[in-house]
Amino acid sequence: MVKVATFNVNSLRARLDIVFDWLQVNRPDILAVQETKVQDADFPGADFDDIGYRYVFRGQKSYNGVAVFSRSAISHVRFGLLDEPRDEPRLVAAQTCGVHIVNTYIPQGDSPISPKYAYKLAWFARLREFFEACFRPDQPVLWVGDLNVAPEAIDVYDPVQLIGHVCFNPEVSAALVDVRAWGFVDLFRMHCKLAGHYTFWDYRMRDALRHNRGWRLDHIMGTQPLAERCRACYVDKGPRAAERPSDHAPLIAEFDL
DNA sequence: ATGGTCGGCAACCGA
Repeated sequence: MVKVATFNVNSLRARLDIVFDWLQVNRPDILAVQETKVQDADFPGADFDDIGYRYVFRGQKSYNGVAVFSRSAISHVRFGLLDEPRDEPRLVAAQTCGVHIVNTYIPQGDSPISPKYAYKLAWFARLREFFEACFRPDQPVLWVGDLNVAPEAIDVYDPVQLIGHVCFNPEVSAALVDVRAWGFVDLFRMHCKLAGHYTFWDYRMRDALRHNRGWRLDHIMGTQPLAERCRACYVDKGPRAAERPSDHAPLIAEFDL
């Protein structure tokens, strides 16, 4: 069994103990992390050597930052999109545990009238070009991360109120569909058709987790060869009970490989 | 109820 997880940690250093403990309890073969918020020179890697994880990462000061942890050797590592701005702290691709993993932290978009929103939409188109150039859909490819999209009404707590938000918007959902059409299956949705399963609860909303006022923004997408072997995909709310929770929860997928 | 709370980093930006 190969177990793969994705987790937006909102600062790896602030939540180092949480991530460290979570790895030891859950022992995923691969963990993809977003929003590490740490420059490469300060990446806290030594702690993970002792518990049997290899890791690759790309960060910057204050914002963004991605990493992949794996219990097996990691090869064919690349960062960023194909053309400028490549956004290296938002994309890491690598080969490990018999799969190609692409870990993305997609721009949030700020507001529908912001240039950042147009940049977000273009990012999806550029990501499709990345997949077209680097892989084939018959290969075992996993696309994981904080995609900053709740694809459908069942993926947000109040679709009537939230429609039009940069993370719940027909334009963004269409952009996601277009990338998925390259050859990805939404592995969580493949296993669970129900509303109310989220991976993000806004810090700024009081008791959002208690009332389950959340969004499904984090995803594990797999090509057909991996979808056929995916036995489970589920949200783990464990770290939300920790003393300093992230506003995201880990998402886990299990494969017979 | 158009708010609220985090993290980074030293004033506000991003989410």
